[in-house]
Amino acid sequence: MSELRPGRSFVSAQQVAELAGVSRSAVSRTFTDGASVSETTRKKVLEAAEQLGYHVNHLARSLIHENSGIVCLIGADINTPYHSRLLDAITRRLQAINRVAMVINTSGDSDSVEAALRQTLNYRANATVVLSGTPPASLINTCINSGQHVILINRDDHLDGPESITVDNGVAAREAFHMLHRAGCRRIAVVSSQAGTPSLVARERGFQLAANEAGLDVSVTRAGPTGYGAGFEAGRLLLSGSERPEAAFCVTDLLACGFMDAARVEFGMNVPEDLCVVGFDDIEQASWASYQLTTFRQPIAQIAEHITTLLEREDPASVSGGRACFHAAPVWRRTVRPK
Amino acid sequence: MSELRPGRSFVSAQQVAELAGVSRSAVSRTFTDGASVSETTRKKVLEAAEQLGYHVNHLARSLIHENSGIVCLIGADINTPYHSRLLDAITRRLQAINRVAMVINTSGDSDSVEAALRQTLNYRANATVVLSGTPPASLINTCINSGQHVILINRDDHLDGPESITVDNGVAAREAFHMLHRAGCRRIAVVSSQAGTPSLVARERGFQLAANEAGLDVSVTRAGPTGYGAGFEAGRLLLSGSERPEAAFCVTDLLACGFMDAARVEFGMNVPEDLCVVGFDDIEQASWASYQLTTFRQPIAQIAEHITTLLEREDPASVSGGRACFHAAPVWRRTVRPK
DNA sequence: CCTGGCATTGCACAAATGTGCAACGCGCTA
DNA sequence: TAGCGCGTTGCACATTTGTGCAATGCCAGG
Repeated sequence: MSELRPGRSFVSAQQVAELAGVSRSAVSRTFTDGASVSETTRKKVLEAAEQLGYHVNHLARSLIHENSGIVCLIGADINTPYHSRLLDAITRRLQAINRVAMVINTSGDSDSVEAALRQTLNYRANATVVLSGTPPASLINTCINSGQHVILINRDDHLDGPESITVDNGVAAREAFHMLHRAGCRRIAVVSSQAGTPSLVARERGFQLAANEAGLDVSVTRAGPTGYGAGFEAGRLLLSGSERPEAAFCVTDLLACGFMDAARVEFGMNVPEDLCVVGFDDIEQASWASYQLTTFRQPIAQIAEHITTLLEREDPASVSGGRACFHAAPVWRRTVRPK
Repeated sequence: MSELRPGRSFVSAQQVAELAGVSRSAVSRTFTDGASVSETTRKKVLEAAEQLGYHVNHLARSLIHENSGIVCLIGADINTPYHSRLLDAITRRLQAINRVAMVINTSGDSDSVEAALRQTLNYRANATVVLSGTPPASLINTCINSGQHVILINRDDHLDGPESITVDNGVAAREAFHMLHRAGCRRIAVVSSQAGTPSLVARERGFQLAANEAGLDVSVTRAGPTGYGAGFEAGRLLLSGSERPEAAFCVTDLLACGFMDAARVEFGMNVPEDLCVVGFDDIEQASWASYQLTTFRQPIAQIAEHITTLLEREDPASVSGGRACFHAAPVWRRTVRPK
């Protein structure tokens, strides 16, 4: 089929027009919804296009409509269970509404979020979704002024320019405390990381506040970057002391998995008999038979859906500064003993 | 800063030129490496650009040099540990050579790979990397004829158009057999999935061949889609019989995790005392204390690097049909007992 | 002081597409 | 058969950018 054309470059509408014996406008109209073309020329054009392997150039099209169809997703640690699931959900929804995702990985150097924002502008993306990291405010304003949607996820800092989507971390963390408290636990540890991400901090705070209200004191252990290793290390530190905690709230499932493994492998403890654990995120591993972790489910589907709803409102300005907060529901499994 | 401009749309070089009091060409040259601009006008232009929040339009730029800088990554199940790590590695390397990744998620309907290829052409991507799925040959040819690099990963089917990167699955699988054989295991099961992916099939075959050469017979269990659940189910099926296998080769680490959990939780077995297990991929969970899985490491870094090397050769035709195969090295942990 | 050379600048055109406007042709009606 | 109207088509211009070419201006050397 397409081997007819020897040249190694993309086919233009002009070439299709010549082969079909019509004007270039006719080709353009054939591929534009709602344009007026007779059935016969349409057929001629489609045939020629098929033969040459023609595909409309979206880049050129975007020049005219200020609408590239591109949505930039900016994030770090995209190989993490939570982030990769989020990415999966978002890319699917975007495709369902005829957008395409451009992924910019900001793992590594710290100023790469800024570079990512620049890319967003360079490619005239319709929207920028920031999954992690702190973008410079000035560039955010440039994006908004350029007519982009800017959507911040899991950033509880209250900027008024961009739209934001968050999870009720504080509420869930309070609930986590009560789950453990009702199970009879009094010496409770909070396992977190050195990342200092807004959502993690919100979970720590929420838990501490609830504990304080109940007259308990909890301390936070931060043994490294958010992940299995830091959880394991925290377990080592906390459980080797003379006064072992009866329970732990791990602000992330990965931390929880590491923590549980340390308890079992290093100290021979049983969960939940000797130790109750509550996690957060409900990653796939939380449901594995080895963990059966009681945790809070990230409303990933809702987040992804809300992003697309925002994008489908034509005017970014109308939703600017809008804030959506979704609920993380508890998922009861086996790491908290029943009352 | 950029609040000076009230309009909600992208700034063009024309506007910058007017503010700076120079011609549009001067603006263009300021942002083009190697073009001739005096230091004074360059400064004026940069100032005006900063003030207006101007960013070069890569879409328009791409119209001229058939070079969009976009690389399409097409894949399904991107929330899977192996795929998300691959995605992470590739996006990083691409950014390092000034390309940007467009991710197309083909989970879901089966003909979406075809739609993905179309997107690749629509956006004039420089290259298309297929991480999973089977693209229609005719569209592949269109891509190649259009001057794109087409890179197939983990597809052992021997097409001669696209470039391909594979892993020596067969060799590794043979080695897996010998690891278990040397450990004294004779009744060995192969745990796979119903996916029928070329690489999984290659692993099954390699293992079976090596077993046959050693005078052993192995059967393959396929209890669902590739993942933890299918591994768990396979464990249930295989270990409830009267003749339990002494060892299992799971063609994927996820399958191995599920299999091990079934053995431990459902049948109270110990690994490796009662059962040896070998996996494949070396996902992060394989190194977790609960599993300590002996497995084979996917050469992810090498794959990502090779992609960029291919992209940096100017002419796709020169490397067309090229084939690279990387080695998956064994990672010894604790699920195979020492001789 | 004149002239050659060089760096710089602007004009105009190129790239691929969408679209308003005018013209064209066909069919139907009076 | 003439005329009206409507569907279709092509021209020309718009979108934003890079670049060849010619012109301009400046500096230095003779």
